[in-house]
Order: sequence, then structure tokens, then C-alpha cells
Amino acid sequence: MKRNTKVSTAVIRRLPRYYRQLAELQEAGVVRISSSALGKSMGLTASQIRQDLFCFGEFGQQGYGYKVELLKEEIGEILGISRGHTLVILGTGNLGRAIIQNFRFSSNGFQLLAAFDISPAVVGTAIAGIPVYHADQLEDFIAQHKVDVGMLTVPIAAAQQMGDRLVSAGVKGIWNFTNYEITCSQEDVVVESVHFSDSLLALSYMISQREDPEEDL
Amino acid sequence: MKRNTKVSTAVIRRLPRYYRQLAELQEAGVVRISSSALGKSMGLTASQIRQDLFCFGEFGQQGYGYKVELLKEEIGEILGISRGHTLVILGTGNLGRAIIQNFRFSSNGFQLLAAFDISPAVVGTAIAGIPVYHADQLEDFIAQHKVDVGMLTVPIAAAQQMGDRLVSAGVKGIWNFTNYEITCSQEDVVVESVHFSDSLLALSYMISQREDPEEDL
DNA sequence: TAGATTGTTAATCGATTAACAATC
DNA sequence: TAGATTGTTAATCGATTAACAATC
Repeated sequence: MKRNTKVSTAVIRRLPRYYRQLAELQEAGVVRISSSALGKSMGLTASQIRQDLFCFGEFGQQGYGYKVELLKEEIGEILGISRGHTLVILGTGNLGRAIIQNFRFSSNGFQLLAAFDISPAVVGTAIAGIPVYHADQLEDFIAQHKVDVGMLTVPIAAAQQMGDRLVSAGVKGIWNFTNYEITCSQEDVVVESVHFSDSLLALSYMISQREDPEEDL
Repeated sequence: MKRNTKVSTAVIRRLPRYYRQLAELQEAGVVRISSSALGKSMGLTASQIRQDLFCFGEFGQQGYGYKVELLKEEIGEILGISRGHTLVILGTGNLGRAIIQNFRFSSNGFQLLAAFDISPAVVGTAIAGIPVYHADQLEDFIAQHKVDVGMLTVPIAAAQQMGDRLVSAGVKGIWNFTNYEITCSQEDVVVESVHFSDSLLALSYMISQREDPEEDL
């Protein structure tokens, strides 16, 4: 029945949340859950959850609901967690270093292969076991290894240039942490950005609304 | 004419992007821009931009377009950039430290007042000029200073608890970097999350689509 | 079996796009 | 003035919600 064709971004953005919530439920020992209970725990309607899952197939049992572990695994499959994705990280400044040391790439189905930088102080060293190469070697490295994603934690001035190099070296996606909107010539390369600034400014707007005594009443 | 009532989150999420794009245009020396040119540069329709701005007032001139600097300033006002917002950061691990050292809070209208941690190794020190206090002092500090936002870069196990403490201490918003969905009793406290995992999993999904030879044709 | 809950279609709601008079 | 472009309403499109037969 699966009609995978053209899943909206709204649905795609909810998939990781489902996965996270189901993992938490599983850890808490919950075996089965209904769409309405799952919805309540996530602030969504039961309808929306069933509609979302309907994009990908049938994962529940009528009259029973969903098996937590099974549904989690299925959504993990949809997200591509078991595809053995790999990535490299460009830029080992404070943020890059923090992510190398902290982020559980493997929990998200990714393997971090290498880091690249231009500073002689770090090139040739390893951070949390990840070797740091000179940025000059980027293309060679990607030619010799399967690299699915390049992560950008470089200074903003280098963002577009390094993005371009990743694209022509053949990565499938760019995970962009710079405060710059990378533009990508190649149609089929996905750019996913984490803009701290955008997030903080949205928060700023929302709390500002609270600060004003209802201007418009 | 301003009908500020109930601006959709879709619009709110675009406001920081407008702000960023206009700042770039201004830096590039562009003085005036039409909605269609701005739209083209951002991948939006001219209609959408005019409709978005229409939520907040009239910022353009018919037959001319928008003055880049003026529109940037107006959107900055809407976002609350000049309201003197303040924040404190909870958790000075790798990520917290990286953000203290790197992130330009002031560019987003925020002042970082203090950091809190429980490790004796950092309590009493300063990171990039920001004093680090013991988490026990959080409530006292917030009682004595105006603190609008609490930023969470604590371990996931402490996330909900520290979030609760921030809320009862009276912050208006929580900027959550933990991979946990903070729930908030208080209606009027805004929780804005930056979930690295969700972002990477969405990217994982999108590149996985590219990996399959069109399953459904 | 009766009760519960899904999968799936239909109805509603909201967001985006189109259109155009107003006007710089 | 004529051309360009906005502000704003109307039309369209897509996403969410509701409904319900199927069925466990």
C-alpha cells in the first residue's frame, strides 16, 4: 500500500521526533502504544500520527495499537539509520571539537571518518580518536573513501567555498553549522542547516510577545 | 493597519532568515530591493514576502521596493533585538564552552550574564570573561538579575530538572540544546530546542531517498 | 463476542500563491 | 507621465483533522 511518493517536509521533520519518543518509551519499558497515547505524549493528534505513518506503510494492529520496539525500528529504517552513512567534519574550532567529542554519531547511524582543518596546531593530531588532516587532502580522502556527508563548522568566510569543494568531491549532503545559507549548484545535494542564530532570534520574538501588554486589544 | 494578531510559526521562522539576508545585502552595499529580487535570492515568492511583512506593517514604497537598511532594522525590532534580552547558560561542558567562546550573543541582541555548573574544576573560574557559578546559586542569581532566557547545555539526565528550576525561577524562555523534549508546566514559558540529532536524521532520510533507484515507479 | 484501534478516505483549516487597484 | 512595485484581498493548494469501515 506504501505510497512513498512525495513525503512533505513537515512529515520528515516529525520522523526523528517519533524515533526519539519511541526510544524513550522503549527504555521506560512500554511495549505497546496507541496513536492517541503517542500523540498526547508528543502534543500531536492521533490522526496526524496515523496519517504520517500512512505515508510509509502499515505498522500497527487494529484494536491493539503499535508495538513500541517494532515501530521504532521501522522508523529507524525509514530514516536510514542502518545504511552505514559516513561523514567528515570540516573545521575543528571550539564547536567542531565539541561535536566530535560529544555527539553520538553512531546512535544516529553515522560514522565519523575524519576531520579537516588548516591550522598546523591540529593537523596531524587526533581528537577523540578522529584523525585531523589538512584541508588540502579533502578531495583525496573523499576519492578514497565513501563519504556521504560533509559537516561544516568552519568560519563563515570559508563556508561557501568549503561547501563547493564538498559538492564537487561528490558528497550527498552537507550538514551546515555556519551562520551562512550555503547555496548549492548540484540539484541532488541536500543542505541541512543548524542555524543557532535563527533559533535564538525566533525565541527572542516569542518572549518579546510576552513582554508587551497585548498591544492589539 | 498592523494586524499583529496570531502570526504563524512559519512566518516567525522566516523572520530571522530575512534579517540575515538583509544584513548580507547591506554589507554588499545594496541599498534597495524589491520583494521579487529578495524572494529570488532566498528561494521564496515575492507574494510570500509581501504577505509575511503585511503581518507587521508597511515597510516598502510602491514602485520602488524596500530600503535594505530600513527593512533590516524594522525586522530587527520585530524580533526584539534591541530589547536588551539577557541569558544564562547551564552546563559548561564541551558544547557549552564552545558556545560561550564562539557565539555572538550581542549580534542577536542578547547579553550572556553568567554560566552555571557543578564541577569544582570550573566553578569560580571564568570562560571568555563569563563567570561560572555553582548551580546551587542559580535561583539567587536570577532573583537578583533580570534573566530572560536560560540556555541548557547540561547532560540529558539533568535537562528536565534544570529546565524546571529555570521556569520556577522565572525565566521567560528556555533555549534547549539537550536531546530531550523539555516539558513545561508554565503556559507562558517558551521552549526553543536545537536538536542536532533531529537535524542529522532528517538529512539522513533525505540522502537515503537519493540512494534508492526510485522504488515507486 | 464486544471493545478498541487501525488504515484510509473525506472535510476542514491554514498557508501560499495569484491578482490587481493604489500609488510612488 | 509611464513603469514599477507595493499593500491587500481573493483563489488555490497542501496539511491537518475528522470520520468510519475494517479488523484484531
